[in-house]
Parts: sequence; C-alpha cells; structure tokens
Amino acid sequence: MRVLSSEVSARVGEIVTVKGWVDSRRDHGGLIFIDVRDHTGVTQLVIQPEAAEAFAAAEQLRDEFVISATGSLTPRDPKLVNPNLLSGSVEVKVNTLSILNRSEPLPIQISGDAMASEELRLKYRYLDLRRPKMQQTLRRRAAYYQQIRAFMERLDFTEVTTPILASSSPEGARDFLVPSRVHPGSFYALPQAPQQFKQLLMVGGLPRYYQIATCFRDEDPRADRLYGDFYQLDLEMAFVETGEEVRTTIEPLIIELVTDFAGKQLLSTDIPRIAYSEAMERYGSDKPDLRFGMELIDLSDELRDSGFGVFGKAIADGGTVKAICVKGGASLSRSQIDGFTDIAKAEGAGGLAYLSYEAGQVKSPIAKFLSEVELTIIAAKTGAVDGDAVFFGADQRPVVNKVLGRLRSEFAEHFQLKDPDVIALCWIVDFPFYETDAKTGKLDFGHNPFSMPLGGLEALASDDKTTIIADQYDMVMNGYEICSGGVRNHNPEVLYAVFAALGYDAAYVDSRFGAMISAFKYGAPPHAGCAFGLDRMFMILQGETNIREVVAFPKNGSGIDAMMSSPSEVDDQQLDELSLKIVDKSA
RNA sequence: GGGCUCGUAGUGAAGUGGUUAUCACGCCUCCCUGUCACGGAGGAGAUCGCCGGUUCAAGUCCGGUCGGGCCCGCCA
Repeated sequence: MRVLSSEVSARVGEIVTVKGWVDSRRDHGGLIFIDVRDHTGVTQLVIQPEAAEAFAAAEQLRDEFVISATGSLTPRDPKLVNPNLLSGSVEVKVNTLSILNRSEPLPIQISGDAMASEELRLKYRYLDLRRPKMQQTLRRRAAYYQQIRAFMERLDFTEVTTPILASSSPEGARDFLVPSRVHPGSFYALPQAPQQFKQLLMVGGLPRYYQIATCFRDEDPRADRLYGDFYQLDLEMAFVETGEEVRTTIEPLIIELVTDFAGKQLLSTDIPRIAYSEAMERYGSDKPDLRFGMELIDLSDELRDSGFGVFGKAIADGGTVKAICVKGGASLSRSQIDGFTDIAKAEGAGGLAYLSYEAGQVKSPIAKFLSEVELTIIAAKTGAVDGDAVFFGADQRPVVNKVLGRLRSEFAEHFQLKDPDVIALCWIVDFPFYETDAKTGKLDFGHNPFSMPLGGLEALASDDKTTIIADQYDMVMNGYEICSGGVRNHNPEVLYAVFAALGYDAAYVDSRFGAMISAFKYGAPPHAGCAFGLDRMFMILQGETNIREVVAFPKNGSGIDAMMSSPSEVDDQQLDELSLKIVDKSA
C-alpha cells in the first residue's frame, strides 16, 4: 500500500511503501540518503549497506528516477529532525528499493532557485509541472472550478455544453476556422464565446444557463491574455431586464472567491457601480484599479487663462488640462521622470509637465509660467503637499484621460500601491452604445450590437447617437477586466433599428444574424447575462501577473506550443480530403 | 504590422574592444556511515543565436536576420 509524504508522520512504526521521484541523493559512501518526492511533499529514505540489494540500487539513482521503496517508518533522533520538511521528524529505513523508471539528466532544473526561461519551461512543461508550485496551481484550479460550479448549481443555473464546431460570426475577434470535409469550401468556426447559443437557449425556454466554456480567439496575446483557447464562466438569465439583476446575482460568487477561496482582503463588499464616462474622467481607464486613489483632477476652469502656453492652448482648442497628485513623487529623480515622460509620449502626450513640492518650494520647469494664484489653486485642488509631485496632461480630453490613466497605474506600480493581498472590485456600467472612430470619424458600435440600448426605440431616434447608452457592464478586479455582460436586445424591431442607425438595412441584418433574428421573432423572453474570464481571474487570485503561470499547457506569444509542435503541417492526403491547397507556405 | 528589450556550456548567471571566455547548479570518475541544496578530490562540456560590417584585434561596437518576453495595434 502506497503512503504519501503527507501521511508518513502518522505511520511511525509501520512498514510502508513510498513512491515518487528522486528529489535529491546524498551518498555518504557507506550510507545513502534519498529524498523522494510525490505531489504532497518529500520524504527522506535511509539506505544502509546491510540491505545490500537496495543499497546497490540506491547507488545508481539520479535526479528524477522514479522509485518505490519499502521499509520501516522510524522517528528521527531529535538532533536529526529537519524542521523544513513536513515529514522531517521521520524517515524510512529502506529494506527494498526498486527503480520503476530511469531519467536522463534534465534539460531544465526542477528544484533549486534558478528557474529556467519560460521558453524552456513551456517546451518541457511536463517537467515544469513537477515543481511543487505548479502542482499546487493545478489542484487550486480544480478547487476553483468546483467552488464556481457549486455556487451556480445552488442558484439553479443549468450547465449546458454548446458546440465547439460552430459558425463564423462577422463581428469581433478573428476566428479559428475548421474546413469541412463533407462540404468542400465551407468552414466551421470555433466559437469566440457561446454568445449566440446561450441566447438561443433563453429562447429555448431555459431559465438560467451557465457553462465553463472553452472560447477561441485568434488574436495576439498579452501577459494577461492567452493565445488561442481560454475559459469563460458564461451565464445567462431569462426574464431579466436590467443589468443590475445580473450583477447582484453573480456578485456573491466573486466575493466568495476573493475571500473564501483566495483568502484575500476585499477592499469593500459594497462593490461600486461606476459609469463608463465617470471612470474615464476619474481614472482615465475603463478598468480602473481602485486599490489606490490618485484620481484625475480637472483643472481646465482654473487654468483657462494660464500663462503656460501648453495649458492655455489645449483648452482653447477645445481640450482639457487634468492632473494627478503622486504622493511622494518629489523623490523621483530626473531620469525616472524622463522614463514616465516616455510612457506619456507613447500614449500620445506631447510631453509631461509636472510640479514637485519640496521643502516648502515648488520646483518645476514650468513653475515660472504659472501665477501664484494658479499654483495655490493647483495645490489646493490636487491636495499636493511637501514631498508630492503633480503631473499634468493637456490635450484633447480622450488623450489626457488615456495618458494620465496609464501614468496613474505606472506611478502606483513604482510606489508599490498595488497591495497584492487586497482585491478591489467595481462594475463599470453605462457604456456608450455607439462610438465615433477616432481615425475615420465614422459611427460604429461601442461594444457589441446585441445589447439593449437604454430607452429602446425612442433613444435610438436621438440625433446624437453617441449619447445613447447600452445596458452593458464590465466587472473590474484590481485593474483587470474580468467580466463583460449586458442586457440583450431580444426585440427584432429594436435590433433592426440599432443597425439602421449605422445605415444597415434589414436584409443585411437577416443575412448576418439570421438564426438570432428569426429566433427572436418567435417569442424571445427578455434576457441578460455575462461571462467571466476564468484564467485571468484565477491569475489575479493566485497573485500572478502572467496568465501562462496558471495554465497547464499554454501557447507562447507566437501561438506556438513548443512541446507539441503545434501548429504543424499536415499530409497532402488530409488536404485533399478537405479540398484544400496550400498556395504559399512562406507567406 | 509597430516600439522596447533579452539571446554566453545541459540550466541559471558574470564578462572594461586585447592571453586559453568566468562562476554556480547539473553531468562523469574517485573518496566519504547522519546528511538534508551533504562534503572532499579530479574531469568533460561553449561555433558567445545566425549572417555581414568596422577594427591590427569583436562575446563586447555597427547593420541585418531569427527566436523569446513586455507593450501598442488587435482582443464586440
């Protein structure tokens, strides 16, 4: 009977068998110690020359050999206890030892503090996964899913799996296409989300649906975004007409995950609802990190007639001047400020003006352009005191918000204001239904066309379409978007009107979204829902900043799985069956 | 598609234009009966990612290229 490392302490005096990998071997010539590792920890084996066969086997052992050892579990002499091991007060005096499998020298080191590059870790992921931290992550993730499912079941949501072979939808991310053999020239698409299926389930009479759904998107990845496939907690509720009902339904799950599951401190259980426009004005972002303040202060009125040309001109051109007060910012060196200036420029700023408050003085390249009154007002409105620095953005409003929003996050990072033990949640609500494309000046959908415009047909008739609000909402966790949802537009008349506002006629809508629109014509109940990015939320709850750390087999930044060598070329015969021809392999 | 950045034994790192490229872990041989990242003695192992250039001389400087990472675009 196999005994795990976590169990050995309770088995003193028994004959036990332990199995696992050789974590380390300490050969004293006449006495050999082996640390054998399983998924619960490490146990020390002692092999003495008296057990001749076992001793001979032990002499051959190398790192990561797979072994089975049987012997008596004995307490260690108090002087020999290893407090660093859970099993450190006992050891196995081995009688028989068998080598279940051997291992070549490893291409990456599993133990020790020098960790291999991510490139190699992914190529040899099966070795990387043996590391205790990765082992723990895998099991934590299973527990995470279990807790989510338990919550959803408790609330009478029904899990339904939806097709992986689906059809291409013209909106959104790039699709992964799968060629049809039976229907040459036709393709399935892997779903970017089960969006249409879940809405059709609502039409199909299901009151509450959920699914831990695999989603596929062919878009470039980021540290917080996987390439290819990822998982969403997808849910939808029938006869729900407000986003608030969805939010209050699902909120307790997230609070539970933050506190019970992750053991983190929730900044507030009273989760704020912040309008999109307000979030942009106060935080310069639609996914603000609320663990710290540093809000954007609008100084346009105060600096309208400023002697500093950059400020005055920005306002005269219809723009705005805003500022953030960085506590302790006066300690920043010139080169550090240069670094932040580069970031500001990358976000579209012309430069980065600032005031530094030191020893009762204002130090700044621009101070000489500002009047005493202006300096006093700036200090008063931003709350800047000795030791602080105030940074300005002066440009068109969207640019200023974007620049200062980014700087707010960067300064928080620099001054370590992002407490890893605290989780701050908020809902961003009231997204604009339509947006004007900054480049083309053309009106387009802000988020997705299937959400309900607040005010319905009446609102859609408005002259300024950009004022129309969608009943749509995101949940934000520590500056990451973890959920997006909306009240769906289940009314064919309104759906046609939504597209008509952009110049698309009914025939266009019918051709693109046929199944949805015809389903809605047969008594679709009002419905609303949302979807959480499970990989990303888990990453945050685990305190990680790289999403690949919490996924067993992620692809790299180029969409390549170095371990499995995917994607890969296929046989000509396979291509023939699919009526496909590769035109240019180098392109 | 663009910007930044990294690429040196199996792994992780050091390396000021100038001798035979340094260290740790790992690997091989030998010694060692209480170690626990055991210790000791010795050894093997590097086209400094690749191509080109500057130079008397390039791991080091320059250009290109390939690969990794981060970011922008993109991700309804």
